[in-house]
Amino acid sequence: MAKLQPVRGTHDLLGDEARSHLAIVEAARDVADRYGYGPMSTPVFEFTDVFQRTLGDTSDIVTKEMYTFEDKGGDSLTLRPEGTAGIARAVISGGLRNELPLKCFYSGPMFRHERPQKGRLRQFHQIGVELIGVAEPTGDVEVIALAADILDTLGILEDTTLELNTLGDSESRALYRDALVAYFTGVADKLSDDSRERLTRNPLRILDSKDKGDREVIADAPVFGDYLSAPAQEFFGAVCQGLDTIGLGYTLNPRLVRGLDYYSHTAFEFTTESLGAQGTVLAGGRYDGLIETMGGAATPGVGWAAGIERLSMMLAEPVARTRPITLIGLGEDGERETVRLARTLRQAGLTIELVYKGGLKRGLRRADRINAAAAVMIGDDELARNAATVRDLDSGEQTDVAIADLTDHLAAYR
RNA sequence: GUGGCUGUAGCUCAGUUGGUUAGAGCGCCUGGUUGUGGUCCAGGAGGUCGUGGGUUCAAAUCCCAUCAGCCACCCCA
Repeated sequence: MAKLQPVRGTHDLLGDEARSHLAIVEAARDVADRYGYGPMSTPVFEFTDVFQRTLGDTSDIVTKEMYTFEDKGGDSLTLRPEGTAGIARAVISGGLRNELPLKCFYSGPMFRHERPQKGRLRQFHQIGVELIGVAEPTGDVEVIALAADILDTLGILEDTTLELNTLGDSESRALYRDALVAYFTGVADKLSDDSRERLTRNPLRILDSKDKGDREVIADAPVFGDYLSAPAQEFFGAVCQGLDTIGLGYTLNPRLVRGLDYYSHTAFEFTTESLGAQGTVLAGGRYDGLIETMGGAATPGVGWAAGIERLSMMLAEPVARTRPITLIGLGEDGERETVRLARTLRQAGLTIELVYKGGLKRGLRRADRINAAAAVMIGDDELARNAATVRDLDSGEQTDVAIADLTDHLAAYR
């Protein structure tokens, strides 16, 4: 702790990076709003139980990635590793069942004690949406469409692939799980160490293994389709059909699995090739069993979350700030006038930068460095005429403008 | 958590087989221009060589540990 450096896997956000994050959140919120998903935020920490009971005792997140600590009262608290559990908790503790369907959009930091890598941090940021109280496949389709529209607004939809799968209902999944365990146990000696471990913890994950030996064994493994109940099949068919209806392309990926236990039925991911090993940019699914697991009345839900850092890395251009107008006051009177004018012009909606010290030359140099569109110069000459010299910094052209007309004149640079 | 690569100025990097005052470009500041930016010219500031230990007459350079970043696995957003 002695060294003055950020904690491993955390990062300071500033400049273009900070601006991009904000822009992503704002763009997403704006689209979500049009879909009727309003803002909601829950605390960054909860009682440990909230996550432990819902994410599943076998998930990596619970077994080794949570930032858990004891507060002064002796309660075990945990920094949220994801957003859904907190919202589900709020539905129960806030009595929100009376207001279903609940449609919410959230954004904020999440914490996981993982080994950092590009696109993988210990404190990272997510945006996400939840649709709670809708059991119909229309809900799944809406939530996926919302995700696609946000990616489209950010200009990165083209760089992603929507992968889709069904995890079925819990009965189907239990049957399939048993079949998988039976099959893989028979060929356990051919499995990788990782996969043998998964056999007891999360057999479905074996299907997603990158190990070459595993791949051969997997090829002959039972397929989920054979175990899917008729209603589960019908549900998934309806989701696919809905996506077809709105013209959203997708790829069926039978090996797409979820790490968190609360998922059922639809699972989807928007993935990309451009981010290296961390190819998942937005992921979600249906979690009909979650709220009941937490002790509430059975309430269906579907949603997704996306990593802002990963989205940000995909943005072609950093989000540029609005080009400002620089005000340069010369001499005591000139400075006083620019201070007064700065406030007036800002209140009129213009982006104004004041030069705090130095003469004309320094002021213009600074204006140039911050990519100002124009410079307004006011010295004794101008004051005597009750005017200002406005210099267009691209063309170098200068105009004499009456101070009273400045707001109108500068509107061209908004 | 496992394995590998890397760590020199704010940024990108150079630094010979260990050898004396550790360099460049960009950026930053000042001046050339008492009221005119970007170009150019001159000058300047800025470095615990990631950190700690060891080997040696001598370490940025070799060894060990540690921290951090990157890559892959794992996992996931």
